[in-house]
Amino acid sequence: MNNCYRLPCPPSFNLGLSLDCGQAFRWHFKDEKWYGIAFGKPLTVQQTNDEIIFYDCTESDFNNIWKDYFDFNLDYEKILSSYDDEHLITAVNEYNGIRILRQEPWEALCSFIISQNNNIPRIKGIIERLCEQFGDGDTGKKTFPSAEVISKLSVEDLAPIRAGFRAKYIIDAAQKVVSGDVNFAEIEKNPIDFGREELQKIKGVGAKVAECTLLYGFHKIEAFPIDVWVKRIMAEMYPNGLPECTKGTEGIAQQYLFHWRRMNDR
DNA sequence: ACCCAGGGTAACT
DNA sequence: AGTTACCATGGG
Repeated sequence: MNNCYRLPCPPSFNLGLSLDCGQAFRWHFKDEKWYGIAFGKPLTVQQTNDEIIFYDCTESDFNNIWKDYFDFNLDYEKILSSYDDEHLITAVNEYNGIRILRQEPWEALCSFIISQNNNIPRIKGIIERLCEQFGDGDTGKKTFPSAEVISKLSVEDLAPIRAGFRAKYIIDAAQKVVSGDVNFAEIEKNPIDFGREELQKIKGVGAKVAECTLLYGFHKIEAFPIDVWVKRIMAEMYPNGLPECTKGTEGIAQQYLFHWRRMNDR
């Protein structure tokens, strides 16, 4: 608790919304603070009236990990203020401060494989068991297990995490990532369509999981995952497609609409 | 007990 | 090319 890094709160940033809007599954809120781990580093972090407090965190940890993780280098005010569509304006006003986290590609891929035909509380449970069983570090704050570790497991090994039919998909993903059959470095530097094709080589990865991986794991903010909620949004509000103002930042618009629609479900 | 969940696959027309 | 049953599990 000795080393804290304090950051004046950036505009258009809400810590709790960003961590709990359905894009990341490993953050827990307790006693006014958020607890989590990413890139192998555990973190306790809190938002006060005017600052973000990173507990037990050096300035170099902030600069090397969390500054990017929370996407502080992207100008959200500029993007959000360019939305001239009434529903988006409502969603942004109500939930201002959601940012697209820059998660680790493998964690994003694996997490959203687990997400398919599943609900968020249960997704969190499966991921927690996966990390507790196969991750490194202390109980309660284990790392997300690497693709290398998962690639050597069998479906039976994964039985305790109770992922159901998704277990075989997780293993196939890990094996293809380790072998280089699915190449993260190439996905990173190529246009999004390359990543779409590359990721869908994996069993159990279709358009939606690929889109989530590209958005949350590779920060391709033009990715537009369509799940059941976004499907409802499109049917109810955008029968002719997304408004022009979202071009190039569809993933950010999607995150606001997704969360807004979920929170206002009758 | 029932419906549904940040879907995808394979087997159908 | 466009439907549809089925997948494994458990939250609400």
